[in-house]
Amino acid sequence: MADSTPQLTRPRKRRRDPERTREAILEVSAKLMAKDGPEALSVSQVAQLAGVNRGTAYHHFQTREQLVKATTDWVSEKMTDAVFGDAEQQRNRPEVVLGNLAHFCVEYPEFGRVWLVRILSMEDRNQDHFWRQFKSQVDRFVASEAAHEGIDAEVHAVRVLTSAILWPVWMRSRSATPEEREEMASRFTREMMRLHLDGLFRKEKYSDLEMMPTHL
Amino acid sequence: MADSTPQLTRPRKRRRDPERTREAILEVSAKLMAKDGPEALSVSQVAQLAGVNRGTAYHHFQTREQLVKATTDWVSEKMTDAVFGDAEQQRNRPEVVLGNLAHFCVEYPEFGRVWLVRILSMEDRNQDHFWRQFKSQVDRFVASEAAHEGIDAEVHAVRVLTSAILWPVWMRSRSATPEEREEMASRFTREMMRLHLDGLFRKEKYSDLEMMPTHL
DNA sequence: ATACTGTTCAACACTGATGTATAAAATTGT
DNA sequence: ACAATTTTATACATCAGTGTTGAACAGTAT
Repeated sequence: MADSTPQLTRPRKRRRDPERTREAILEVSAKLMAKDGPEALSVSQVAQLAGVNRGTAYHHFQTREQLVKATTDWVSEKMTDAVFGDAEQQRNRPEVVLGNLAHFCVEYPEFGRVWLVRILSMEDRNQDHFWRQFKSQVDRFVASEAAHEGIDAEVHAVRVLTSAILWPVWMRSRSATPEEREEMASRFTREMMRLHLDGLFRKEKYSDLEMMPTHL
Repeated sequence: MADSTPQLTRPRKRRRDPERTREAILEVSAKLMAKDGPEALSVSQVAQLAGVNRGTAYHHFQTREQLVKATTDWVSEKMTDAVFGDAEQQRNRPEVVLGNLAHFCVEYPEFGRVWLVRILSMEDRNQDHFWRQFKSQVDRFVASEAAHEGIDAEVHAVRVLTSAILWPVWMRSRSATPEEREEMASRFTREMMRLHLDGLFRKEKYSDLEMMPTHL
């Protein structure tokens, strides 16, 4: 039985370009990892969808595990650049970071999802560049006088990240037009800012809130 | 080469109990699906960890795909019961639902995660029982006079669900003591209620909020 | 021209999983 | 005591993936 790998997607010959090949592989890898999780990733499938020979994939990444690692690292880098890449002085503005994050995740929902799965399964999360940046940004905000007192920074960080990353997945932004994606990002940031400014409850109409569930 | 399945976990003989066996398989299946995703689930591994023969697993679930489906259905049911199972009249209280949800997810983080992965990949989400209940609860709240005007119900629902489900995963509640888990649930609901009541910003100290990022 | 690098192709040994089948044991209900 | 059901134990055919190797081919640079 021949080792086919039948070159479905790119019959047309193309210029040699190792970096591009590498990126093409990584991109497909990220997409598949986002869909089925890192454990389900197969080099064969990646090669096929990327339109390269399986041998080529093994040439760039020695083993399946290394491909997984390379993909997650690559994604984390891209994400950090996109969210914190702009001018240093902007970093303290939470609404800018939120906007960047929402924008990035809507544009590249697979990357956000890969990052999320990775960070959830990491032993030491401080190893991750993006998380360190994000966390310190949140800590700075919580400690500032712009924030209410008593905010639980970790809950806050997890809440913002999970919802920003999964909102585009929920909305299937991948199969939307640029305009629709714009609207998705906009809806998200608008509602988050609204929430952060006013909360949900009209307190005057919802006064009996001391009655909290017993198990809390 | 022998088909081993070497019975690692349960050398001790036990009473026959088909329902229990079925549940044991489903439980392990859910745990593995939460860790590695449904695509990576293997019947062999499930059988091994559940301490039953592979044949038994195939006796209860004809194929791998059916096991995956049975697991997700089972999880969705359990979740609905846990969150909306109490008295009907309580349903309108958002803080009760939030408390139930937080509690359930901290106690059974795998179940929440399985449900989340499933719902994200479903074509028609209204097929899912839990989602229908949750969404209608949110819609009712948003339409009530207890809520601020202009809340985006879908963003709100996705935000609450994703963070409630992934917070315990983040905190690794699975390997915590009951007291620690209690504290995790408590931290989450406390912060969420605080957020829902007051928001994040002290508006008087953060007045220049009209300066939103351009791409929003 | 030549050497180098990236890429393709085919073959191979190996592992681990799926799904099927069948006989035998163990437990339960009647 | 008997029948039905559940569970175990094996075996087998099949498939898909991994990781390796060696030879060939195609652009690129010197």
